[in-house]
Amino acid sequence: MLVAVLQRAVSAAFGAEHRGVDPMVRRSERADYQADLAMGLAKVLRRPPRQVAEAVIAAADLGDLCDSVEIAGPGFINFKLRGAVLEHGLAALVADQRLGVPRPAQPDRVVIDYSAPNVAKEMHVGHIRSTIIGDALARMLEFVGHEVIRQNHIGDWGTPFGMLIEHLLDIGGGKAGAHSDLGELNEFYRAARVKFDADAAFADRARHRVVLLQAGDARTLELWRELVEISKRHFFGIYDRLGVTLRAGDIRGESAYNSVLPETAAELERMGLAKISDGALCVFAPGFVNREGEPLPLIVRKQDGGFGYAATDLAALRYRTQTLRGTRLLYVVGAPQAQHFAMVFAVGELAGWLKAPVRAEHVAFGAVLGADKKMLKTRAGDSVRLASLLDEAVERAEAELLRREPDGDVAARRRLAPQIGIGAVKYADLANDRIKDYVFDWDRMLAAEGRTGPYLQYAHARIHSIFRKAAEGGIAIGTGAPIRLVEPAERALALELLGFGGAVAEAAETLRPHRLCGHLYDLATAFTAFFEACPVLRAPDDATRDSRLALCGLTARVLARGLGLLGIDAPERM
RNA sequence: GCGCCCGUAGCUCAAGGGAUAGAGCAUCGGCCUUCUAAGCCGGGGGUUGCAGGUUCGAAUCCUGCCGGGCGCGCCA
Repeated sequence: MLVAVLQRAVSAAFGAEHRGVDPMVRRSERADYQADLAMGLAKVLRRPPRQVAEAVIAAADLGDLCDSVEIAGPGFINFKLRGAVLEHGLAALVADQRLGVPRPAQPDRVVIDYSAPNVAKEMHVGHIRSTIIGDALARMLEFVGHEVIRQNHIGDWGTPFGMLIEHLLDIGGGKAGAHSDLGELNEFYRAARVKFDADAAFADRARHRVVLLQAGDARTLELWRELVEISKRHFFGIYDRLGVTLRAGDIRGESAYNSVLPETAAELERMGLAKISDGALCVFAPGFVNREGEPLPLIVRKQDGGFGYAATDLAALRYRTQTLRGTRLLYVVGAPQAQHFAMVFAVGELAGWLKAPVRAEHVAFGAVLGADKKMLKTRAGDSVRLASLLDEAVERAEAELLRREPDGDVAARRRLAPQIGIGAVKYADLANDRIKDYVFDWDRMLAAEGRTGPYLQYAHARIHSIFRKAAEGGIAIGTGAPIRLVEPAERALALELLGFGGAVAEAAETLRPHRLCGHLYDLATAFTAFFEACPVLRAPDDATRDSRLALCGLTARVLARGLGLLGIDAPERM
């Protein structure tokens, strides 16, 4: 990476006493890169910052890196790199499968928990951010070079299953294929709920069924499995449409920890961490208080002897650290759960399951809001089904395609619409800083213009359009021709391409996909500016044409890879 | 009451403690006989909620307010 080269060069200017100082090299609006260290250093050295900057430049081993190095303002050092340096960097990028993404100094074994839908309920907007953000992070971390273990902590256990199983029996479940229509999941849940509230006898049966389920009754488990299987088919239907990388083997739901909850609780008791309070087994982690200012417990075992989700999360934490031996645990779960996870992690540390350098992080995200700035709901007030949301995304994309090309190929449109529609939804979600709430707006995310998923895809498609035209004209692409940077637009594009590796590394490390979104948008913008300013196939001479074709090829690769890391398709034509 | 998160252009959002706070939408004005106009070029639009503090330098860090959201003992 070029930034690293500059950093080393500037760092080399320091005496041993300042070896650890960050040279603060970054992209600049006024030059190619700038170093901002002189002002801070001036303070320590008790010398004027511009003088310090001069000394740094004089001592820095810049070799033939720069055309010019200037001091500006209070002491900024501005670097303008030699074209040959950029060209050399691009040549290295072309040859690099990793496209300039640096390898981590210490690869982690990342255990990432995301999506986590509930059995016997349809996936709704409440699951979209965890699923999309989690998948993007998993892809990025994997590409960077970490080992990634996905965990889909589905809600497949708990008291609701009593009523669900009884209702399943009532409507003739328990026979193969008797109830496999996935579209009715919500109705199924609602009907069971209504009966449970209205029919005392049914409620009794449901409660008894919970006991049977907990006890491992074979017939009950069989019915439970049926519900789980139906739900899984639904989940994977959604994942398939979303292009989410979760597989069946990644599912390790709440039920998977059921059998180890007693021993987890016993272990906490043995360590003297858990004690009985109000009849419940609790761990009081320091620093957590309730409404009255009294210590707030993490309830491991309830008064009635049952285990709640805190117990499950503790068991999962133990499993992920002790069995999976993860070194970085990620929980892609909504921000409202912040206190819960803070407590679970605190208890995990007390129990010794979480020990530095192993760390757990709650990858929190904000809510999806409607145009009214309130939680997104249907007009009827229900949560929006993910399936219908995706339907609408595809329909809208297809309508837009039809509007653009009324005589276009129907099959092509059908193939393209999901790529564009779903890509737009994903980009709109990922492009926002995840901790903030974000307003879901169809018209904006699928707009014909602007900072959207389609804009990035369009830039990529236009490159392939050039390639198709080249092929028609018998012009070879991918010849390995050298890239020569002449026009300002070519230079600007090169700088963006060279910044890809750093952007990916930073987005993955800080778990903020929107940083990558921002970079890809800048890259796409630089490309379209280049596209307008620099004819490729009609370049003034063959060498320029081949250079620009190579630049296009590299840009297409980076865009496709970047979109791929976000889980967004990069169609070759639009 | 306590805690966490958020507050930036009319709207939706960016901005590792760094220069004149940037984009998109909307608005105004240009650009299609030339590789896709889902595009490009340009204009107008800001007391970064308020007040202090730290710093050579604050949208960013600290304190206190104001406004909004969420959470706070046996649902997950």
